[in-house]
This record gives sequence, C-alpha cells and structure tokens, in this order.
Amino acid sequence: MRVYNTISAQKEDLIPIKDKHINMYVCGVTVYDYCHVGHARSAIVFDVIRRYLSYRGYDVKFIRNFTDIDDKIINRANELGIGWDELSKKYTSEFYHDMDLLGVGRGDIEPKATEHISEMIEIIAQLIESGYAYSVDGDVFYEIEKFKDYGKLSKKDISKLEAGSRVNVDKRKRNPFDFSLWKSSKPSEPSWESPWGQGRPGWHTECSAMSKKYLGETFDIHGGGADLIFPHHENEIAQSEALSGKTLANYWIHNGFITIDKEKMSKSLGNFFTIRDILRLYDPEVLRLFLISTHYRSPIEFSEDQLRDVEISVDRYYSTMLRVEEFLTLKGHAKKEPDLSSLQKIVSSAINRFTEVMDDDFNTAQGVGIIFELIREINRFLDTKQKGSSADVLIKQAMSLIRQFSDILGIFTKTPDTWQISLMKTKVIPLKESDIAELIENRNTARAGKDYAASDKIRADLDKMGIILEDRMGKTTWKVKLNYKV
RNA sequence: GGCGGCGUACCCAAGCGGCUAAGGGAGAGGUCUGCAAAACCUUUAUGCGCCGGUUCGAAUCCGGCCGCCGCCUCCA
Repeated sequence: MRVYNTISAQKEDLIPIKDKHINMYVCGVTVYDYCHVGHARSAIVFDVIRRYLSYRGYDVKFIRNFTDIDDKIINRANELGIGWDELSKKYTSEFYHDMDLLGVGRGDIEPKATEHISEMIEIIAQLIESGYAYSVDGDVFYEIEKFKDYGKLSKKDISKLEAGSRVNVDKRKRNPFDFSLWKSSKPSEPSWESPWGQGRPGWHTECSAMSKKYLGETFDIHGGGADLIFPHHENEIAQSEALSGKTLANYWIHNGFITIDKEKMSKSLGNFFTIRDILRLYDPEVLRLFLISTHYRSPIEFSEDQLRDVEISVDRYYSTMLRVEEFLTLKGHAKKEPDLSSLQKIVSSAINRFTEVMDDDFNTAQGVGIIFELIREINRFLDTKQKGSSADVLIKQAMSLIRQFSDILGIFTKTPDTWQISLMKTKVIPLKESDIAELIENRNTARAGKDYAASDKIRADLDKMGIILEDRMGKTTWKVKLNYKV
C-alpha cells in the first residue's frame, strides 16, 4: 500500500511499526456547535481509511479525540448562558447523532481533553524542565526556536513567517510564534490547578498527551484536516518529539477542504452548511457518496447540483438491486446457454482492480467507479433476460463484490425499499404507501380493460405527487421522483 | 513576501511516462414498452489552461506564462 505522507510530501509504502498492526490518531472536533460538511468529510475520509486498512488485514487501533475545553467553547457557553461542560456535552452528542447517520464508526478510544489534564500538566512540566518552555505570570509558552526541526511538517521557515500580520502578538512571548501550553484563567472561567496557578491547557497539548497515553511515543498514522497541519500538528510534533527524541508519527495524512464558490468552507467566513442542513434534503448516503467521489486530498466544491447528481447515482444503484432481486426470483431457464463472458470478465478482475486503486493512497473515486462499472454490466446482462443457474451464480457473485466494496466505503447500506422510504421523507411525498398501492391496483384494472386513458390519468396524477410507476415483467413498481419539488 | 496545490468534455471527476483519456450527471438518436419509466446501445475531449523543451513515446517529467485556491490566525 502507498499513502501520501504530508511530512515527506510524497507517496510512500505503508510499513507499520508492528507487523499487521496500525495505530492511528485522528484529530476530532471541538464540540461547541453543530458539525458542518467539512467536518463530515474529514470524519468520513478517516472512517474509510480505517475500514480499508481492516479489510486489508490490519489490526487497526483508531483514536479520535474530542476537544471539550477551549476558548470557543467558553465564549459560546457564555453567549448562551449555560455551563461550558453542558455545552460540550450537548455538542458531543450532536456529533454522534450526525456521524451515526453518516455511517461513521466510533473510535476504539475517544479521549477528551478534560479527562487528561494531569497528563498534559506532566508534559508541560517536562518541557519547562528540559528547557523547551517557559512560564510567564501563570501562562506557559513553548519556545519554538529551541526545537530545531520546527516547521518540518508544514515546510515553514520560522524566520520567514509573517509574525503578527493578522493577529496581535503577545509581548510576553520570546518569539511571536511561541504557542501556549497553559493559559491562566480569569476567576469566572473554568480552570484546573497547576504548578503555574489556576488555568487550562492550550489546545495542542491534548493530542500530544493523549496520543502518547494510548499509542505510545511513536505511532503509525496521524490524521486530520489540512488546516491542522499548521500550527496544530506542527506544534504537536514540537512538544512530543522534544521530549521523546523520537518520531511522533510515521505517516501524516490530511484531507482537503470543502469549498463554496472556490473558497474554503469555514465557520469564520460563515459560508458553511451544517450536516443536518443537508440531511434535511438528502439521504445521508448521498452526502457520503458525494464526499468520497473525489480523492480525499483534492478540494471539493460543494454544490447542490452535484448532490442531486449523486442522488441519481444512488437511486441507480438501488434500482439495479431491485432488478436483481426480481431476476433471481424468476423461475425457468433460457433456451440457449446464457452469454456470461462480458459480466464474467469484469467480475473476475474487480477485486484486484478495487484493491489496486485503494492501495494507491485510498483512491475512493476510482473505487466508486468500479462499483458503477459492475452495475452497468449487471444491468446489461439482465437486459438479455437469460435465466439459468450459471447466470444466477454469476449475478450473485457480482452482487457480493459490490457488497464488499460498498461496505469498505460505507455506502449502499439500505435495501431498495428503505431507500424509497427515505426518499419519501426527504422529498416530502404527500402519499402513504397504501395510497400508492391502491392507485396502482386501480390502474391495473383499467389497463386490463385496455382503458389507457384512465390508467394514464392515474399515472400522471401520481407523477404530480412525486411518484413514478414502472411496468416491468408483468408487475408495476413505484419509485420516488427525484426531481420532485413540493 | 514565504511555502504548497489546482486548471481534463456541457457539469462533476479519475488518471501521476506507453493499452480505445475511468466513473457519474446532462443533451441527442435508437432498442424495449399499449404509451411511459427503468435498463441497455450509439453519440458529445485526435483532446487534457497557454507556449516551449526532454523522450522512441507526455494529460502525466522540466521551464516560462495566464487564471484560481490554500496555509503563514482559531479552523476538519
């Protein structure tokens, strides 16, 4: 397997520290508000990476943290007039709510900053002791110039950074880029006791403390959004490696941004959609497929047109599943031996191709492409109406491949029925399933009597309410019209 | 100013030196159908921002130019 490593800026062979074991630490979220689509992307990207590594036989230990104390949390809680811990608890559970819908699995361990204060204090004390940090009036700063490799991850030359170009520099710092390890607190703020007085830890320290505690001084993969490269991950390296003298993580993996009108989606710009904004309009699988249809390091321009296209793709998948179910329940045999060669060919190469593209830096976009090639071949074969036991076997084989790939990507978890039910909700279809069944019944009676005017009227009426009918193999099925608008 | 990335058909998107430039959407024509829908077939880049160069061979490597974006602040 090859993965792109931010620190070497190239793809490298993935060689675990311990044979067939992968320890990975991914930076989670600061729980002070609902997650937006950018958070969803990061979570999904690392969820897929984790699933794929498991699929490839690695025993993966996956850590994802929660930052549950920081300035944003305190400020937000003050605005709302509630406790900071109440706020962080609320948004932790909102995070789970969204991630569960998106099919993002839990971490094996999900450490919280506030549960590791003593570990952080320990690290800070050691940094002071070994000369990498200094305290000033209850605050502690890391002195970046003491760490000679500072900047190696983000490729920054300290002397060329534009200090204070966008933010006022704290005069007490020896270098403008020295960062806070410990912040003294005002009387009204949440605080913990420390050798430097009451205060709270700086953001970067939690990941150094928690990754060390759960994965040791050196682990395999460290991940997060590309915006964490600097300063967050750079600072983690500075803290951890200064003390251990060892490499913190062998591979640094960072996902690209979501953009809107070419600009990064972010809280500060205000150009974001929350996950639940989108899930009101689209099934979670649509969002998930949309996000993995582009390589994880490329930017994704967020657009509703694109979501609509992806929704059609998902619908195409479930339509094919339905056709397959119908085909497999059919009795009888074709007169001649079915021609399986075309489907056979793609089925026999699919696993190798899928593995090959995913082995190459987790190319989910190509993986998705392979699934849709299989779908086309299945449909093509189904169109030949060649029934037979050899055909059934091959179709089932193709289906099980699609199942395997979809499970790795975490998509297509529904049945054709539950997909339609989900669509009825998101499209707000003003009908019940029983209503539809009754109208289909009426229409079939009309059709039997060749009263096509009456049957077409029923079909047109249903269409207006967002339901499309399909007459296939002597049966009428219905589906939700995707471009239906209330 | 420093560092990094991107520009592939009407839209999205893969491709990272050598098979007909994946896949999805959209448009057009066709097959099937009572008519539809779905599905399938054909079709839409002799072409990969522009100009040079390296090479037997480049969307892929190198140089220049144009355009867009990111990081250098909290940020997934």
